[in-house]
Amino acid sequence: MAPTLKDVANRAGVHPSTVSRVLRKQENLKILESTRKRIFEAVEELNYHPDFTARALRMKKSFTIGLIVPDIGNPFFSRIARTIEQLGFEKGYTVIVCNTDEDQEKENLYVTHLLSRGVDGMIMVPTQDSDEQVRKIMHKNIPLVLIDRIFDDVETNAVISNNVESAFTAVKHLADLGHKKVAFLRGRHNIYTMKKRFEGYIKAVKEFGLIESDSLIVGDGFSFEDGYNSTKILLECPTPPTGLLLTGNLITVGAISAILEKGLSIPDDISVIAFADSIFAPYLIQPLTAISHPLFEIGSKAFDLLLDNIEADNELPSNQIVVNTQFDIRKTTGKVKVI
Amino acid sequence: MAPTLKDVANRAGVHPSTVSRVLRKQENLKILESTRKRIFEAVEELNYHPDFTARALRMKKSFTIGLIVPDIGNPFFSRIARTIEQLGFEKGYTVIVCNTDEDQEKENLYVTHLLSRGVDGMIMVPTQDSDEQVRKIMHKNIPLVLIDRIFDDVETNAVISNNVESAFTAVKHLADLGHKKVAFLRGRHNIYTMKKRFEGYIKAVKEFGLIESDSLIVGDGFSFEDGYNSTKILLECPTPPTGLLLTGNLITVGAISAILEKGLSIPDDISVIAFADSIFAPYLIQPLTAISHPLFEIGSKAFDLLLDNIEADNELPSNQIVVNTQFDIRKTTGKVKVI
DNA sequence: ACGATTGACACAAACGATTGTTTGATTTGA
DNA sequence: TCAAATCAAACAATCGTTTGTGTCAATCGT
Repeated sequence: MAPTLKDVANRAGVHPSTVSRVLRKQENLKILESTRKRIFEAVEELNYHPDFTARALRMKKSFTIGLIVPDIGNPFFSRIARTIEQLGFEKGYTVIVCNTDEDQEKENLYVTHLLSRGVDGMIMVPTQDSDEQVRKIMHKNIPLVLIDRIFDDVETNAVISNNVESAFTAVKHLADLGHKKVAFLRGRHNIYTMKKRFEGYIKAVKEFGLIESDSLIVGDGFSFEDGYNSTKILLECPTPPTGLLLTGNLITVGAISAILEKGLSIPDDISVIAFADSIFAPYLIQPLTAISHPLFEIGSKAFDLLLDNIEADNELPSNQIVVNTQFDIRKTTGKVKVI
Repeated sequence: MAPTLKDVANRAGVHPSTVSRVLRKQENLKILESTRKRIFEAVEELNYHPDFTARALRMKKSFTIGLIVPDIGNPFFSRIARTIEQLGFEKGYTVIVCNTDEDQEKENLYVTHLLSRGVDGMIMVPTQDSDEQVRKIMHKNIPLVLIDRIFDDVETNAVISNNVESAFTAVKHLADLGHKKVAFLRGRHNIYTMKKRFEGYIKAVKEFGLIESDSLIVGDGFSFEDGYNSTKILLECPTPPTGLLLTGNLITVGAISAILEKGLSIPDDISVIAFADSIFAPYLIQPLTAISHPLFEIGSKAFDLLLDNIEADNELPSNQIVVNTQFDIRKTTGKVKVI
């Protein structure tokens, strides 16, 4: 078995509490240099490492944070996760990753589970079918930072993007190219991000006199199939849209797949702008005109916010940070074809 | 504060140990239906949830597994991680994710840290500068499963791919198309995966009479820059290769970037085959001819293997599972140009 | 009818750390 | 010189569970 504090203490001929204090290097602690040395030697010889579980139980601090995301297989989330893990490790925190798959039920399970595990804080991208879990966490007074999605009626720490402007800029770009009929392929419609992007979309549609129609607002999910099916429906219209605004990584791949399958060309037949964060985005069939997120910035701001709250015992006023997306005009958008 | 077993016991008028036994639903345990009911009521009313930390300390079992990968931002690893997390949760295990960034020093830190945290098992993609950590884990008798990379001289559980055949098939495909000069862009050269892929490459080179030259073996890292720089070097040769075998996601993006920057066309000027697992791969500038991994299968086999070992107290003989890659001929490979 | 069995639970000792409080020994101050 | 102050380290409680062992009553067997 692994050596314990007691083993070290025995070997050094002192009491375990003394070993503990020496190892935790408390300030103005009076210990003879000789015993201190004996203790370090014993630690070395036994190759002692403290037991985090015991420490966590006693200190009521686990040095663990929970990260709840819809799907860590999605590059958007995985790259944020990477940053959080990295920064966390530097500060002595370990991160537990959870995938909700956009399922509220799973989110509930994960939250109670993480609470049981005594995490010191949580960073989450909520499913948003309900704000119950977020309230629960806040009620237990454990630090929480939301990413990308927030609730209108509950004040939390968060790192979000400038969704309205991003979508507006994208549609403006299409309008500038002469497009009149631009579709909005949204992910799950009750999600904050989607509401905001839709807000930007509709604002641009009105401002630039584009065609406004419910039939141009399609989709209600983030998967490949959602993108694929929505696009198929759009393309089967008598007069299909000439521009598409895609709101997620998988949706984008699905949409492109449907377009190519139909034998259409991008951007000659149809222009496409996507919210896409894959490193492959610049090298797609046509380099993708895309809105991308500052993923490192999102991850690191979220972590810093969380750490500040953990260290301040969650007494800080809540803070919402907005980061700006980047818009890269590449080759999937072009002038609308004159018929 | 959160209610404890003692609180529940008091409310139900029984001893904590009784509550514990009832909740853990031990078999052939004699408890009056009436007290059982009182206990459940108390649990309900207090909204009691067990403390995992305390349980872990007492039981010496944390229901936690460690997952060490080079970079969870890389789709190959993130999708495997997703599967492992999902299956883990179904079985009551939580996963701690760690990114080594291919840095042996970080790997060392993570391993000792996870050991301190008392994980019940570990799944890792080792950095392979040293087998020290793997030996250490095995010596402590904690279950371990390697993914993708194994050591020649230490027997472990593992899930690996048929690297030799995969690379051989790829090069054969190029040879069939008339290519004589095929370069091998490898990741870190001392990695198992790379050695095996190289083995397949060189076997095909010899078997099909391709040009054999050290100058065609380039690169020693997995990053975008590695792929980019290696490709630049290759393209600046007097007679550059007409075929490229790319051995990683980021390498691939880097290579494509360099090729396009040079104004060359794929596959007219140069053919490309990649080990690539991005969902975007089929939709690249030219749909990418690629070797992809069965990521779900890898993740789930690794998890199952680990779980079996955890449940059998690590007494099982070690087991190495080989999975098969998939080879999709798309549009980045073509007949060699006749000059 | 009386010891032996069993049923239903309580007791108490861990697990491995942290930390407030004591304890002796030594030094200090007047 | 003797009480007071300081040092260096030991003591013991505690965190919230789990689990081997007691205990006391009711039931059983003969």
